[in-house]
Amino acid sequence: MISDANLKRKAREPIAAAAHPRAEPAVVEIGLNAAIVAVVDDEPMVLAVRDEQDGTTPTDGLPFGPFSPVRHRTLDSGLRSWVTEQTGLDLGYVEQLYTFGDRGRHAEPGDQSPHVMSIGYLALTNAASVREAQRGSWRSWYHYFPWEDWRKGRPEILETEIAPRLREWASRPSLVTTPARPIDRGDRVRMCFGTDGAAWDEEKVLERYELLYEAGLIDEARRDGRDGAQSWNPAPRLGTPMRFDHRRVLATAIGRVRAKIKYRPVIFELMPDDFTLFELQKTVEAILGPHLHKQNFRRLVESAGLVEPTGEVKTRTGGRPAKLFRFRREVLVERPAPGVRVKPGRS
Amino acid sequence: MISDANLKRKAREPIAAAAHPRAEPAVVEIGLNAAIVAVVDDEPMVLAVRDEQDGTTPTDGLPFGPFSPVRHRTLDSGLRSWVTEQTGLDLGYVEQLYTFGDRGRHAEPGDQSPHVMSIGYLALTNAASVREAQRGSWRSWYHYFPWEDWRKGRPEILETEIAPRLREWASRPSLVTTPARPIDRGDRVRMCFGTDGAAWDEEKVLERYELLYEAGLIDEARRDGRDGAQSWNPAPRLGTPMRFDHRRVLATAIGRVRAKIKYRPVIFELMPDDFTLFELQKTVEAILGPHLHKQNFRRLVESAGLVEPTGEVKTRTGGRPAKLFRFRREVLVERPAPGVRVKPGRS
DNA sequence: GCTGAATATACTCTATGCGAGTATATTCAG
DNA sequence: CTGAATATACTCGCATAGAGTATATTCAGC
Repeated sequence: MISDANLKRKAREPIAAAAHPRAEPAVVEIGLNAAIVAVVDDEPMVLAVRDEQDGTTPTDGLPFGPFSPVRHRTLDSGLRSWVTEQTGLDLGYVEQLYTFGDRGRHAEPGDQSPHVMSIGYLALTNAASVREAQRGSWRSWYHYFPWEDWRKGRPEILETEIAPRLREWASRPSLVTTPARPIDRGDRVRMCFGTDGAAWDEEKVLERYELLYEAGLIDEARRDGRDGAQSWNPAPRLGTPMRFDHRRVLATAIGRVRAKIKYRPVIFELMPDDFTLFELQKTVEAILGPHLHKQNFRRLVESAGLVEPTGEVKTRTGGRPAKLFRFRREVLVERPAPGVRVKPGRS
Repeated sequence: MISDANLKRKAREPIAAAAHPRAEPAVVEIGLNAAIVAVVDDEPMVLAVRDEQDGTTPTDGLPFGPFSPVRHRTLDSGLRSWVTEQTGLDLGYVEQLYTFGDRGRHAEPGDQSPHVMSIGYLALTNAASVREAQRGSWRSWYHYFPWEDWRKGRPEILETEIAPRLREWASRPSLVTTPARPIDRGDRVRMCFGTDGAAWDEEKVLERYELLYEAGLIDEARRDGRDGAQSWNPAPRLGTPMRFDHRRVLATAIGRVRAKIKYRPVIFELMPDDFTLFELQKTVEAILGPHLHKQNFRRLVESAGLVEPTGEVKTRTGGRPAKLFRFRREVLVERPAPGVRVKPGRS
């Protein structure tokens, strides 16, 4: 054990932090984007708005707007007001994801526009509020990320379109030598896409998107004029592209939801007040992908104290009526990290 | 299963997102802060810089500086260059934590200064680089968060200073009614501080700090002129305060490290190349707190394939020489979420 | 050199959790 | 009334984690 005083002696001299250079007044604009997620009829949906700009083909985007510290008290409230303004939706659960620098700032050549950074947010709503949204359209998130859709087994697009092109990309040497210990391109492909028998990690949504972007296989990469964007292998459009870096925000959102439902009871933000256990399971599966073992899922959820029966049942389910449950808020106080601790299964 | 086309019909009309109002050119300054963490002699340390401003008592702060899009290519590189400039340290592992709005902007009355948002970063280095830092001083992070120090059991300060004041705070009605489902103040205290037999979650560092801030028990809250900052119960200084919102960034950092070592092999960023298993365990314990079962820790780490023996041994350990190990980078490719999956134990 | 203290490391035992399968109850459609 | 479909209860077996015991090897001090 070493005392602080001891260690401080090692440091040469304390710095006058106040002496940090005056900022060149950085004109930075802050964009707030929200990936608003709901599960409707077992389909994970995200709220998209259309860009009907002058003559060009319309592009999907997330609800977004600049953050204005004079109009908005906090980042969160700024986001909420933008979303309400653009979609008529009142957000409930909201969570900050990540702040992205403006990767695409060279998009329009010779532009004098301010630098834009975007703060990505995740919002969750239940299916009921889907029809509250007056503008914008809900689309399955697998439209933007078809390779993430494992509900019918490993998606074909991986073998037919992605894997061969990534193999080619991996075989070419990396020009960048930035990181101290560069990871082999082939290893990165294996890690992200679970090729060569490696496991597929459903949480690595962002890593996969960024890899595809680096490899120039994503429309946005070509648009941004990335070096990687090549002619060596004209790729088809992989998923529907989005404006700016909105697809990256969405990728982050999907990865976060998939991770988070396992240790926080956020899944219930996507459910109505009362629901059957099977409905709950279907919702989890919509988010995570593969099928879960029904009996074990029940045991898991009930024994974890995540739900309590309402006493009612739901009939006309096609078979025996199902008990209705509701979320038990008390778990939040009882257990440190309550969540649907499922592991993605095979069958 | 519902098709997108179906759902789109529900939405009234697609929005012309391009029509989002022109931004009032928001003059926002972006501050980058880094919580740089190292473990030295089993003590978790953070690199602090001193504010030697005009006459006032110096205050600790994190290395930081404004982000300038003209000088810095990316947020990361901006952070690295600020840290190098202020401390002489070359960062290795760096990870973005969170972007905070400027909560403290009302601190100086009548100020015309630009609004400042801060992007918090976590950086990890090993003990060797501690003496590379030419300026700034390393201090135990428990200086700033004494209530997080459970290495000698439940810290006294919880019972003597914190719990009684929080009880009083919880008994007073909340004025704010912002969230749709407000959580009872008493419940929040229980969740955060594990009172009334509830479990202590070592990852909830930020939640605890924010609660103390709300309750006006944190120096920074008084400085920022929070409503909660009261005279009703003059509290002693709880931990060493920091400039701006740096302590909040540090709280986020501590929480993140504690969570992350369990599912990502980031602990090795804090280790030298070669180390004994006991040294590894001590480092984990420095981060997490309570003691781990030695034999099980070995089994865990070895069977998870996180390390491999170097073939060498370390003598003069006070007993039988210990085998030296190194991090097995291959796990990154082999397993989806490799980490030291320890659960905080009792004894 | 011998002895004891301290540490490293191997092995065992047991409860629990979780994946997977089987059996039974209850409804609806036809 | 019958079969199909769903809901729900129960069982089995393996893998893992927690906890304890035993043994190996060194160093400090005599």
